[in-house]
Amino acid sequence: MTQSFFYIFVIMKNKPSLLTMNFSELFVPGLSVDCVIIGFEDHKLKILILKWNSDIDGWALPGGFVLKNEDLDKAAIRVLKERTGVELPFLEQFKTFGNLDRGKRNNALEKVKIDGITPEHIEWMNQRFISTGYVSLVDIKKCDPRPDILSEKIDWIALDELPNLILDHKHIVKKAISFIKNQINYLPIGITLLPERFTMKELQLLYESILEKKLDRGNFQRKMLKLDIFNRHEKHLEGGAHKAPYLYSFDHEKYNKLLEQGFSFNS
Amino acid sequence: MTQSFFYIFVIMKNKPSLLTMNFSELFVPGLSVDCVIIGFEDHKLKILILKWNSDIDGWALPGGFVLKNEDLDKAAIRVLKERTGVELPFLEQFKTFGNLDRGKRNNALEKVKIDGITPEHIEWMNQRFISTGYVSLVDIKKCDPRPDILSEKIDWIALDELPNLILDHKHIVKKAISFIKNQINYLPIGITLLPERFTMKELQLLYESILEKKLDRGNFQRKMLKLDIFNRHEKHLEGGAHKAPYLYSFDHEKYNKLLEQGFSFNS
DNA sequence: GCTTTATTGTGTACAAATGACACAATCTTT
DNA sequence: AAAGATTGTGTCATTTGTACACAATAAAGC
Repeated sequence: MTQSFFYIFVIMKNKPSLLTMNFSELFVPGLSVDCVIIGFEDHKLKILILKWNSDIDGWALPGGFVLKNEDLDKAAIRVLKERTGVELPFLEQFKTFGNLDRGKRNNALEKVKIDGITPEHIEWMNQRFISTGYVSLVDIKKCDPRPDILSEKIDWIALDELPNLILDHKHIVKKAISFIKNQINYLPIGITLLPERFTMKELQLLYESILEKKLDRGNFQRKMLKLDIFNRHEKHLEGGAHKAPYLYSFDHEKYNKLLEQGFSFNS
Repeated sequence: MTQSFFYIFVIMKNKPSLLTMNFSELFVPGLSVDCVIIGFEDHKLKILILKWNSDIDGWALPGGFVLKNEDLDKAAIRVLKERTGVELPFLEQFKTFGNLDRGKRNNALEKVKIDGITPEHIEWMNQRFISTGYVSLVDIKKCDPRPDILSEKIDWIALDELPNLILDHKHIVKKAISFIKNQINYLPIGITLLPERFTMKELQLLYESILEKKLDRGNFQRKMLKLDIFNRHEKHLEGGAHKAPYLYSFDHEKYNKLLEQGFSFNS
């Protein structure tokens, strides 16, 4: 099962000694977590995915198995930490994928010849898997993406440029995006996805990316500022043939207070 | 594990022969579904729960295990069918519960002496369980609640009168309720929870129950009717010393079309 | 240095919605 | 026939949404 094929190398990179252990004793059987790690760069939403090396075609979401004495949420936190170095993430479960047809198998797993992987490992990984999806919002600049042994690379890829993803991972991404779109007024969008200081233009582009529609500049700016959750800083002297915009940062205390009740951005 | 203790009897009632089978061969290990089945009666939201007989104190949500060749969603549909007879339900997954501390064990399971239950069954059920929560909206009058062997009874209990629930089932209920409150504009609230014909008053009471706040009668009525999803019928000649209200039913086609985009009820 | 160009911050004006309350209509009880 | 209760709808002030306008200003071109 390609999915499991991937996971095992995630583990190898960080804790190679695990390969000498019995998966059945270590992990909850048949259950995994997959993380849709979302960032914002070049005015686009991007997600962190891993490219297979070897002859297997396809990229994969960062994911992993659940330890027997580990909370489900903790497994997702661990995966995020291992792939990005991010410690105190915004991370939220959005759906569990349990259809039988999600694990379309190929024979890639059988071809694997890596020291330490036994037929027992292969068999364990070939069982049916149910996976819980988590979405994380991060500042790309604060991430330190770490590929695993199996992967040629780990990369931030724009949502509209996604390559082939293994298994049902593209479906999982779609569900994650529709989740944050739906929950946009209750998620810490700006504060997690933007750098410390930003312009209103950048914030608007972020919202437009998620909502997939243009917003009126004037109205957006006025409505945002009226929320009274920003600190306005000295002018930004950037290289543009136009009036320089203010830089803003979030007032964390006011922001969190407002987040509880939600705030809407329709226009 | 009390949770599992319950599930086994759900199975016995419907397919007693299953007890002669090996759970490890039949079910996905460590994974269950729990259903929060919601109805509306006497102007109150109610949920369907099962009362233990025996000496175990506590009620439980209808739940069950997942067959090895069964979609996760299908397992929930099966549970709902077995407990209520409802065939084409509104059923939606809302969260998966995977904390280690959710399965506070007691020794009830060890005390069980029922024909066919072996120490192997007990051991299997004593493993750690992760459970996916589903919420269902049903017309109570169309349900035929069926208790299982373990239970004295199955009953519709008002949300504000819930007794002790086993494990983390009370937490699951809370999450389910907060889910439907949050998603109220995208869920088929009225069409699933009310009988075929109803008054605007009833519809309003339903919304007030979910939103946990009073709504203005005039504004609610006007806003609803403006949605143009109702058929208005001849007067209801009920026994009240006042003007008789109209009876309404949903125009299913228009309703479904509107549901896709969502519609809000703030006042 | 002056003009041009692009973009920002804010203003305005109309449309739509929300929210609070009013009142006649009408059904049963007395 | 009158009283009491609830419905269906009306009204209006307030808030919010939407579209567009315009002066301010920073950098680039001449």
